[in-house]
Amino acid sequence: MEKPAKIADVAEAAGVSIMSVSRALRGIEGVSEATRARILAAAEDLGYVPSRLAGALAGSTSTLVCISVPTLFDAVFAEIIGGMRETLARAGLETIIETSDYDPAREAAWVARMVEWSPAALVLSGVDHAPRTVERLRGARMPVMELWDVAEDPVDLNVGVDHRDLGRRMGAHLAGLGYRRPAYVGITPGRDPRAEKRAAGLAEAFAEAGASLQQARVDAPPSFEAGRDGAHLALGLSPRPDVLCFVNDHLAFGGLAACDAAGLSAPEDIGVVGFNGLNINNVLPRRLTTTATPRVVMGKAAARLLVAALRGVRAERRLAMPARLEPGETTRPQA
Amino acid sequence: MEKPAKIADVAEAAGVSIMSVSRALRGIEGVSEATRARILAAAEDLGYVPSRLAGALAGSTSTLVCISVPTLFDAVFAEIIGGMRETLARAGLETIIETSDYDPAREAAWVARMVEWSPAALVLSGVDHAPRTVERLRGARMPVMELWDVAEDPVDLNVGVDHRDLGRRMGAHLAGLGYRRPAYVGITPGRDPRAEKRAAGLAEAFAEAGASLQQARVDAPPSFEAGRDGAHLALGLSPRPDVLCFVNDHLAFGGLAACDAAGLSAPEDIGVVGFNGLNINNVLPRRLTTTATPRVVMGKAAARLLVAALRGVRAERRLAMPARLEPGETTRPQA
DNA sequence: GTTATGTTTGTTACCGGTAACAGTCCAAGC
DNA sequence: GCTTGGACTGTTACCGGTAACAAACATAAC
Repeated sequence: MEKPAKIADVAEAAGVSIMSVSRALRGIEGVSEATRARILAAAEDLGYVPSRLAGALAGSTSTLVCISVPTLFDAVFAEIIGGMRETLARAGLETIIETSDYDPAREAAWVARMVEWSPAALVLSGVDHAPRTVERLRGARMPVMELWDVAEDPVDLNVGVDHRDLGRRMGAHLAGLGYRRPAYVGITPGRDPRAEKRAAGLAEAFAEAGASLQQARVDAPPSFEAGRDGAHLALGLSPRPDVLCFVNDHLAFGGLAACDAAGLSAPEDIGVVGFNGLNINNVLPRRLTTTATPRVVMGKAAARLLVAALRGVRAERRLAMPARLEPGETTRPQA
Repeated sequence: MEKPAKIADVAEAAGVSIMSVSRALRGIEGVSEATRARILAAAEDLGYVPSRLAGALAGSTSTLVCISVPTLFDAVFAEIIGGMRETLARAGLETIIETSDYDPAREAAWVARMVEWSPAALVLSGVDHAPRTVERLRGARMPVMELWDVAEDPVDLNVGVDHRDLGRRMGAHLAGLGYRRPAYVGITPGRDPRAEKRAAGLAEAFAEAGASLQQARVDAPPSFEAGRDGAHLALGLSPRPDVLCFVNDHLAFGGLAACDAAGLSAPEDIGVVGFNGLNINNVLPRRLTTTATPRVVMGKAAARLLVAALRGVRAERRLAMPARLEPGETTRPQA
């Protein structure tokens, strides 16, 4: 097994200097057509594979964008990533993805590891990080993007939606419909900061209407099953809730199933609400009342800002994306 | 903004040579406790961040495992990745994920890009790759894992389930129940090779029972909506199918909704079948007839084999995982 | 024919580490 | 006192590229 060809081997084979090979392969001008052709042929012939490690080290030009998301099981993050990827790929950037499982400590460890690769940029989900992480990020020599949530004082770049406002608007809408015994159904507090903000917004809006928000929490990852279990818990609360606000549409669907099983149908017997407008909603016989958040567009916008920042282009650094309330058929005006 | 500290700065600050710093930071023995402590303090003090680029280049020791999956929207791949990650992380390996969107050309381009990073290993989904890709992989100097499907002649390592066999078993089961006008509902042929294998298995088994498998194809990514649209197509076939076999449980759920909307309920009026035992099944009022594939376990097993291969440990290189047929309540014996 | 100018090519000095091979130092053994 | 050997620490030569500058060459202008 012979050793892989390096740039010097190509240079020798083509009868030129190493620098000419480097230039020819990178498409940098300053190499005559004839020489370039000879070099390309030699490289092809030797099966030459350039080493990015060496390239990045010498040129201090990284093409690595590191992205941290809480989980890949939530379509929200898959969509955001999908939106970013295309734009980033077009700019010649690789993406490396980590899942933190909603654990700030894991996120912190990841940041520490990633900076060792001298990436072009870091992308984190949300704006709530461990203090150590924030400190490290502020000292980082690369653009940092906080995505999906908005902050008063972001580390650097920030694109997201205002989850608290979303919760408040949903709460106001429901209160307006006449619901007065609302319950929030979510997972263990502290796991998902965005969810907590939506819950806080809901509570605020209902409080203004003179109603208090009960809570049912399941200690599990967000899932259909968690929605089912959470609904069971919520239905056992007293007073029995007249509307269940699930952390997202997946839980809402699980909850809907649980309500059905308990002989309660929405919207007749109970209101059911989700968040994030997930696509299961498109096939349900009755559309969930939910919110629409532009995840793919958000990803694209974030990627655009990031690329601009990397190119040193002067551009906005913060972007609050619009989100819509989508009244569905699982809630209705109360008597 | 001063330049980031490098190993030489730490060495100077601690009053030792560069090599001692290198050794101390990597925990290699041969450094006295006193010196090590002094070095660690100096490194901490300077906020020293080692460069992996330089380290990997000099030491030719990569910790990067590159993983390609078709999509992150299918929980199947999120679960496989989840299973692998933990084991890989414990072995000190980073993972970098790419989505090929079921496109062999994108996969090929990805392989070409990734080898430039001299990764520790490559992981691909499935065993059907572009010829160029296979060629490059066979010539690669690192372990290559093909995951989720099984091959007669894998490139290197291989862990997966036999999708054709799964299709055949499902077909035999349905034929045994008395279904004779089966239809397969999937996405555009050629996009998902595993799905095609399941379809082929179904067709075979039904052929043995003297029935022929009709097909309904939707040109869209696999999703709830595709299932709904596919079901509409399938219900328009003649003869009208007595059982719809969806490419996976998500499409099956979309199809179930479409059947309901058309006034057909399963299993009374029509049989509905999925694949892959996705977790939506856990909250449905009637469980889908489906198959259970051990994705998380598969990911773990794959990671284990990979780590063994990287350590040069002699271990098996191929593993066919067991898969179970799970009869549900959306099919029943036919008159 | 000579000088100015631009294009192509080569040289040298790193980028920030690690492997392999010396030294150096000191206590133990003869 | 003079080896001997082990525990530390340092030196040198890379790993595989790129940036910056210098040289060679050709063409155009005077």
